[in-house]
Amino acid sequence: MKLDAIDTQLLQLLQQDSKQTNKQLSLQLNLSVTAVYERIKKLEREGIITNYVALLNKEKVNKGFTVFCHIKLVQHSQEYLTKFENEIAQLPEVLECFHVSGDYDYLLKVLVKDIKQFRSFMVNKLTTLKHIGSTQSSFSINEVKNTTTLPLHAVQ
Amino acid sequence: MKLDAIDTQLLQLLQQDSKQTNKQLSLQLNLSVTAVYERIKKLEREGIITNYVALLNKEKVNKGFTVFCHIKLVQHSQEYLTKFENEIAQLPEVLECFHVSGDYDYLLKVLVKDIKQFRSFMVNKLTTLKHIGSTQSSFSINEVKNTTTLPLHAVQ
DNA sequence: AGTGAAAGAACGAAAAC
DNA sequence: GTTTTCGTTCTTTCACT
Repeated sequence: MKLDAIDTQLLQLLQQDSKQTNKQLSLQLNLSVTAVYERIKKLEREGIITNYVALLNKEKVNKGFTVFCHIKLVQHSQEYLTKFENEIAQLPEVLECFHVSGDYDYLLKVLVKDIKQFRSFMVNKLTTLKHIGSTQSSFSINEVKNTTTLPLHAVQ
Repeated sequence: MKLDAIDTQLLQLLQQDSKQTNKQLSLQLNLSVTAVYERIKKLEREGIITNYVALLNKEKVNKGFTVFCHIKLVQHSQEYLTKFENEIAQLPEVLECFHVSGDYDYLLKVLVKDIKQFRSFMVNKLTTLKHIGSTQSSFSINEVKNTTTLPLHAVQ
């Protein structure tokens, strides 16, 4: 689907605040409420907007400790990879898991309360997974930027 | 603020789908609509819910190529760090940036269309920043898991 | 593609229990 | 905590350009 300048602007607005009413959006976009409504419905139908979510303050729900885990597997057969991936996806502490190029196979973003809970996560969950070769963890010292807003300039 | 079991369940529901009506939420929580309304307002007032956003399909807006950049600075004075952090935060391609422990100083998550656009990002934006020592980039081969839902079990 | 009008649904606040 | 009520606002559909 081809997105025009208005779609792009609309997506930008919804990525920042999805609780705006169609009326508020219509004023910012210089469109009628119905036109905004139809564009949003189309973006949802096309699967460009996948869902609407509430974002929470990590610290206030006791998940203020972010750890990045680099993981190497002992073997790289299809079977090992998919088994590992299925098990990792089950763990609620793991918010992100990417199979990546480079020295390590996987990069995980793990959220826990503190270093004590991280130790517990490592010992009881991560290292109990089979096929793990080595892991290397980096702790977040400072969160400089963390957004869900995709850059939408020059979308073709 | 102390979260009870109902708050936790409510947050879990809103993290998955924030477009549910209070009526729908009330049925799942076995509460009245008013009680749901009051709880949500309180969670917003307390800053536990920070905002509501639309999530997009990366591929469909031409940002399907995820790269993780590990960055080392040449110096680590307060001045260098804050300058670098301010400049990085301006770049729309950088969705996440964490100052981390370990071999590298910063870990960035960068979203672009393809490797060609990544090269352009590197050459024109990242390496033009002063104070950068070395960078090492890993490309995402497969996205195993990527959620914004914080784990809320055993919140104290 | 766009608009305005109108019905139906949900919100938001207040009442009383 | 609950239900009920009521005015307001938003969503959604429809007829039309």
